Amino acid sequence: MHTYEEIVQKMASQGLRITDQRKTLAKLFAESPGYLAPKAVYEYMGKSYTGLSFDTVYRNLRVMEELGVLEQVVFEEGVKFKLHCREHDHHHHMICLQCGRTYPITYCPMEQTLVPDDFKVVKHKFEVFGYCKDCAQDEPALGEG
Amino acid sequence: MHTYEEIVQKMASQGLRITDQRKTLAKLFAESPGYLAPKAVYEYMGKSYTGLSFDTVYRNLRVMEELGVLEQVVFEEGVKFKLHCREHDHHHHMICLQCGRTYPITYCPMEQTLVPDDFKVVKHKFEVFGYCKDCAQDEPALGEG
DNA sequence: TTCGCTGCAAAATGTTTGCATAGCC
DNA sequence: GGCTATGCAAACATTTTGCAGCGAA
Repeated sequence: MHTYEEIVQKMASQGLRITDQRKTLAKLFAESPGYLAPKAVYEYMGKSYTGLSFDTVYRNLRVMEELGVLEQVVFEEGVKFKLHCREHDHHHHMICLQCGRTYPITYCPMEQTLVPDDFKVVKHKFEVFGYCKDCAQDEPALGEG
Repeated sequence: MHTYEEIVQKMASQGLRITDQRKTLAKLFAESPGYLAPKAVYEYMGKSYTGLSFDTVYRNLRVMEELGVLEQVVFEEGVKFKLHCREHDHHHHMICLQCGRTYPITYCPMEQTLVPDDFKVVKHKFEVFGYCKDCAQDEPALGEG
């Protein structure tokens, strides 16, 4: 688990300056269990900074992604960010459609998948979407496709 | 397998008018084995139509998607379209990174995935990316990730 | 003091919409 | 001929870039 301090330290060790904004970003992602859209990050940050600009948020998200602090995932609704998985073992995720929280799945379907010899596998994606314990209560019978 | 005729017929049966452009679209997707980006479709269409506009291509792609003729998938590089899978059985895909061609995977990882009782699964995504037989030859040692 | 970070503005990109006209049925 | 589809232009959303000034180290 990345703590606030670890994130700040990682940024500092790479020569980045630790501004108030980046502190807030570090804190936000350290405390957020799931994926955050850039807009959500911007709105959260906006509470603390009046003159905040969207582009700086973008810039910092990208910088943090390049540092390996954050990871970016493309959803149907757009791009989102979360703390980079600390687990080094290959794994997948269950993702809550409500809160964006993720849970690891250790099982990898590639073990069972029959791939023809003439298909050269480069990567794969396995994601399970649904509602986590907390959110399932709020969304009693949400049908979705 | 959707043929050109089936696509045209489906559009006509829904009250859509069969214009030259839509005929060309139907033919393009009937003959294309894999995913096509809107831009690729536009460029292909542009060969035949001088005054072609991007928005009409978009509109028609969306109309065809709403009809169930096409399906839309979000990739990292953006949105792409292909013929809607005719197979009714639940399945997944191997997708060639070069030509976009897809191959069905009948195995579904959800069978093996341990999901906690308190997580309400809504949907899942399983995709294998790589190079198909034809493209693997052209891309001898493409490291990616 | 230095050099990176920020906000502003504008550009680049991808997608959608309104409207008059052309064209399918 | 009626009504839909098209092209044009412009709106819109998202992301990137240039630049002058502020601020962390």
